Amino acid sequence: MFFIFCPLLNLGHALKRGIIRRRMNDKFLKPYNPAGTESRIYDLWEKSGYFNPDNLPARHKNPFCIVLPPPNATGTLHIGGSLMTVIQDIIVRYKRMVGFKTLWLPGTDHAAIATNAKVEKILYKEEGKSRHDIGREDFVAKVEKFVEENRGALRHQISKMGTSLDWSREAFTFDEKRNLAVRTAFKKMYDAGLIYRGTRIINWDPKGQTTISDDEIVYEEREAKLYTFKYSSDFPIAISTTRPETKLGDTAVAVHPDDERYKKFVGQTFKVNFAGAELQIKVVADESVDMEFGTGALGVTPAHSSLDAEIAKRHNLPSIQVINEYAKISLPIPGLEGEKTISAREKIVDWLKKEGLLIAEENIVQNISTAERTGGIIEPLPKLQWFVDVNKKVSERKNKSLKELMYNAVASGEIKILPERFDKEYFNWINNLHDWNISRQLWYGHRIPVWYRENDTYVGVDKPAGDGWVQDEDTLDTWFSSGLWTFSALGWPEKTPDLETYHPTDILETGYDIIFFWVARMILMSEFILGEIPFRTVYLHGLVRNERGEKLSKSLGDNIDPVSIGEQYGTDALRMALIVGVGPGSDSKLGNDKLKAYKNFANKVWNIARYVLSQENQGELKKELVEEFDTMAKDITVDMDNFRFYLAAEKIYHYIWHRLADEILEESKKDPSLLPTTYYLLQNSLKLLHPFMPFITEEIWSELPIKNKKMLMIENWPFDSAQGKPV
RNA sequence: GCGGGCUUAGCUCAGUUGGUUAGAGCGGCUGUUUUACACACAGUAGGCCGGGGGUUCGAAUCCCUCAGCCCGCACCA
Repeated sequence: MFFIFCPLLNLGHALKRGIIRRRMNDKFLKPYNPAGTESRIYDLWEKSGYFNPDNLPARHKNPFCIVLPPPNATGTLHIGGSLMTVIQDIIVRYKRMVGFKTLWLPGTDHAAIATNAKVEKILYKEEGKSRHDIGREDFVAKVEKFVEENRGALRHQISKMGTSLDWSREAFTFDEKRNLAVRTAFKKMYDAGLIYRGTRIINWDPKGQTTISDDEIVYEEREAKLYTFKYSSDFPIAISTTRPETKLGDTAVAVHPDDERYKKFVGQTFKVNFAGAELQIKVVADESVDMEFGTGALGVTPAHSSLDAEIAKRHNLPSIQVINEYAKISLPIPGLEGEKTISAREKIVDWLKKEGLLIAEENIVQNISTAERTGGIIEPLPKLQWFVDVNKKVSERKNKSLKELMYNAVASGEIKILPERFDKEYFNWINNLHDWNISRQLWYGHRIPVWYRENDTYVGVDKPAGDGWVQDEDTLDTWFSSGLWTFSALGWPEKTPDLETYHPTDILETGYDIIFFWVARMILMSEFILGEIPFRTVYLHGLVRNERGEKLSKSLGDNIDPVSIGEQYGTDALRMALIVGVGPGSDSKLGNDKLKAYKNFANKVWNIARYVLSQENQGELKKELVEEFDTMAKDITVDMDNFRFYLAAEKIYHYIWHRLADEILEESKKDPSLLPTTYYLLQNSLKLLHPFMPFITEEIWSELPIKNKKMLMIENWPFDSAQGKPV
């Protein structure tokens, strides 16, 4: 038997090899076809199970973790989102190859305010109705349906980028577990005295019908008129304002204590009739008044300006609300009640002119506050809301306030922000930080875990026992749940093995535009709730702009769809085009030239493989060429370890094309003794290139004649930076 | 008002801690349709590294200053 089988076996081997070679050559005869390759390769990766760190081979011991900044469930992945996934996938694939037990955890964000706004828009467009027309329950159901549809599409788009995410751990900021995390966090903060309810001047968005935080305000410069006038002919002091309609709620005029012009009036109260409103105006002296501005006297409107509210508090002045939630006059004054602020302003200016009270009218440029999501003009209003106290000292955190905890995490160097210049912006933001308004009058979002019954208030993780408890109507700022993301995604408040293993996470990679919204809030939450940092390094990427350098905006219709670009040029090419030459924090431009260049590069790599694999590959290696490669591999490894992916990508590109292909391969045509070396160099170059161009490298790798071959995605990185030598 | 960034080849941008003749992609020009690749190859032109001053043996790189563009925060009566 043995005697007969042996030659047969050999023949079988030879035949098999011949078949493999012929099949391979067929594939390699045509230019690289990403469309036909990418989904097949992605399936292979998923089936391998290696996206899940639990399935990685034994050498992957030390944990490494990135949580994906969850894209908004409102819509489709935009090009900025794909830049984010590409940078992270590069890091994660590199770390996995190096030998870390690598977890990259995916998720989506319910993005309360954005999703509300989006569905409200759709509802209005399709049915001509507002959310109030259909009611809370129906509206929330509509939003949930919308979100579910979008989440599936998002998952598909994200995986199209080649992302090696562990989908088995996917989380959603508004699923059961995350909702429990939010309620638990709220309760914990409330108990520590960090969350309180109070009436403050808040930013009201009349368009979105909700309060928003200071960070959700976008300032726009607009032309405005500054009016100088007296309330009435018998009032001694003139004041200036751009908003005469708010003056219906004035209760004082504030002057500087050193202002000689007005000293004699300080302490006096005047009764005036201002445009139909009976006002009692007290003259007070306050340091905050700028003597140089306008008349040096400030009409104090405690209900509609936070600065004025502070003055009012110091001088114990009453507050009269003039404007309601619909940005209309709420005072019962004939001719003004129910008027929009702008028309009320015109009427009052007319009245001032008629009465001869208007002293001056000048054009100025003013910063106007608008709501980031809806564009509505912000109306400062007094309202009962929930806040996070950022200045209160927390006993269980060494008597530090949230501000201090946030500040120290970065100032101590425990958290490193890249690029470093964002440190200053971060510190500056903290120094100007006020209490965080976390309640929203939106319907979709985490409901505030507070219940009321008559005069009782209950704050807890679950509804209290007994009848008659009514839950607070408001929902939480979406960034409240986002702030918990690094640990809620890992299973907190449950003490999960994942939480134990992977928190603090290693890198937080996101756009610099949400450093305050999100990065700072995550530090706040993690520092208070867990008493540790949420991540060690923050890597901030910039905006992707179009070829003309303009900011991409969906409304202008020039949004670049990453999936269709991937289909057109290949995802590997898109990844390179997004990453090469783009350092942290700097904006980049994506144009066809760049995409074409890397599509060509993919084809180049393809043809190198085709040529090398058609040649002899057994034999001695040329020592100098191996050493040269090792030097480059070391250089690239140092770049990778120092977050210079943009340089590393360029270096491997340059080596493969202009050194390996143009010089070494050409030389090997004259000197066939180099052929085994070219095979060796190709093999190792594929490893270095894999984090950047995972699809084509894995595809070529699958054709290499290696015994007991592993997938390229878990191959050893060719340089060991810990040992300082080639692997 | 406070803080930050950018200005390098025709275009878009790299240039890591100061160190030989400053790089890439695209574009231009001249060749090559050679059996890995025309999605290619060989070659070539093109830069007082925004202006000025300083430190240094040496500056695109560090310091000062001026100009233009951009961004964040604050003010906004």
